[in-house]
Amino acid sequence: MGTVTKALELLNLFTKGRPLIGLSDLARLADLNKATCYRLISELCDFGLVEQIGTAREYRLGPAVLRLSALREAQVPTREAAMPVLQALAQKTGETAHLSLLMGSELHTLGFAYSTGHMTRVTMEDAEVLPFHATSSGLVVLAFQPEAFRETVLAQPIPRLTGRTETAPQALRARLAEVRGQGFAESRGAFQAEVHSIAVPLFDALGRCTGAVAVAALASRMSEDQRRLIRFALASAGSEITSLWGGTLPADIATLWRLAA
Amino acid sequence: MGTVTKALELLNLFTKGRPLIGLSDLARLADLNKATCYRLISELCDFGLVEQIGTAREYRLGPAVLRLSALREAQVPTREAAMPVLQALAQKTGETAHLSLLMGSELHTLGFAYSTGHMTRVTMEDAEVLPFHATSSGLVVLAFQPEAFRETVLAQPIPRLTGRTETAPQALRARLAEVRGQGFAESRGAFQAEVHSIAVPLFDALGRCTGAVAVAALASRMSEDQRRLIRFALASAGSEITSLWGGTLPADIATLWRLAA
DNA sequence: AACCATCGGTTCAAATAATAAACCGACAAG
DNA sequence: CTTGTCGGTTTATTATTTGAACCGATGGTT
Repeated sequence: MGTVTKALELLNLFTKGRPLIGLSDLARLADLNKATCYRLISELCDFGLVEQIGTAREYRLGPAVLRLSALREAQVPTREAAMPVLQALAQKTGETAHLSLLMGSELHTLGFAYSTGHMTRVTMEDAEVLPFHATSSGLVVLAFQPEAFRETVLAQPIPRLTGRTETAPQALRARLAEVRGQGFAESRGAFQAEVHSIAVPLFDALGRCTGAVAVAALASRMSEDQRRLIRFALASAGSEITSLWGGTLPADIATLWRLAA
Repeated sequence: MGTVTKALELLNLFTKGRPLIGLSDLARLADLNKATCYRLISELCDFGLVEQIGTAREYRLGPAVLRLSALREAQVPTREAAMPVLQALAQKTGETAHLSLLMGSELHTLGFAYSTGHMTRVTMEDAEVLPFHATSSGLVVLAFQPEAFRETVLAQPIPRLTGRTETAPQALRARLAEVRGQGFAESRGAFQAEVHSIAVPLFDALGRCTGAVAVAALASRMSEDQRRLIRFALASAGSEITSLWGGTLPADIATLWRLAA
């Protein structure tokens, strides 16, 4: 593994739940020698991707990420373009809408929007990792990846997250084939027990699936009528975001979505 | 220089004006061997910090920067916290307000707000580099850096950008001392000929100056009254942002700003 | 106070990973 | 058909990275 990759993996150790990390912890978490870790994190620090704060000298993500993000959004307004669609989707369905993007080999939440319609709602966090096998977004993105990628994911440990999580690779393969045939995916409490969600895939200019948009609702509110409404709204949001991104919807998906409507 | 730093410097080559770069260009710009450059950019690509697009296989900043930025803002809402203050500042002064942050050894624009008061305005770009010697933000940030940093900057080539750009290191040193004595800095057409601007420093929790907030106006509108108004609004915005960031205003600055008001 | 563990950071010989130059096939212009 | 460029690959050589031991500082325990 290259030195650069090792350094970048240090960045992945910073999460919502663990925003500050000391040098020794960092070395342990990354399974690196302390000296190595120190050199790497120092270089990240010099660049501003991480910064060191306080008396405990802990590290956290630095301001340079903001600058890079501003540049990226100026060129490719991925998040900015999708957010209004997401908000409209949340409003139309009365539930929580969220957007996720495939980054490397992980699916990350990039943004979400709440509805003002109900007192209870599914809450989300930005920048969290979504498991491929247990979320509607994960399933739908995985379903539309090249087979090699699918098998790599299925070859990894598949944790049971709730009583309704499917963990058998063979069953998941069948599930993914079904998703490809439908043009959307559904999760019924496989990630969090009370949450049902439906997701549709998003595509880039080369027709590759690079993310998903989903609606997550409390299980108790997910009637058959509501399901239909959500699927319809999702199909429309999915084509809109794909088009805003300059992507192209594969012809078969467009057909599937038209039929569903 | 470490391998990681070399890789990260590749990221700095992507700018507003040059968002897409091919492998050979990248190697030339970074002054790296093509093979070296390929390895480095590939690792950045694998991580998602950079992505490769189109038929020409050019590279651009990738989606991972969005995720990191979302994490950072969740922990330290630098930009998000400052933007409302910036908007109020633009409204109050009738001119363009902007925020810049010291990242590594460069000062970058992090955000800006326009006033709706005039038909003409100073326009800004996100994520652009501000020269230390020719902008009010640059001068004020440089003035409050440790001497070693100041001298490093002054030792570098100092380009003349307009007819009114001061380029003599000795004169700049005197200018910086004056800025320290005033608690704010002013640029009269030293960056762009028709633009006058005034800036105040921002401080972190350890009392280090990490950025600046500035108001940029067309020279023709910069009367003595307007100057006073802007200085007053800036002092208030400066303390507000510093405090929102959890920073502490050095006592002497607080005094200077009180006197000016 | 003495002890012990841990912290962030440093040192230096030994091991490993990065590098430069040459090369590849593909493409485009002349 | 030559010439130059592109993105990408290969290889022996070289320089960087690495690991273990070591610092002084800090803070809790006996």
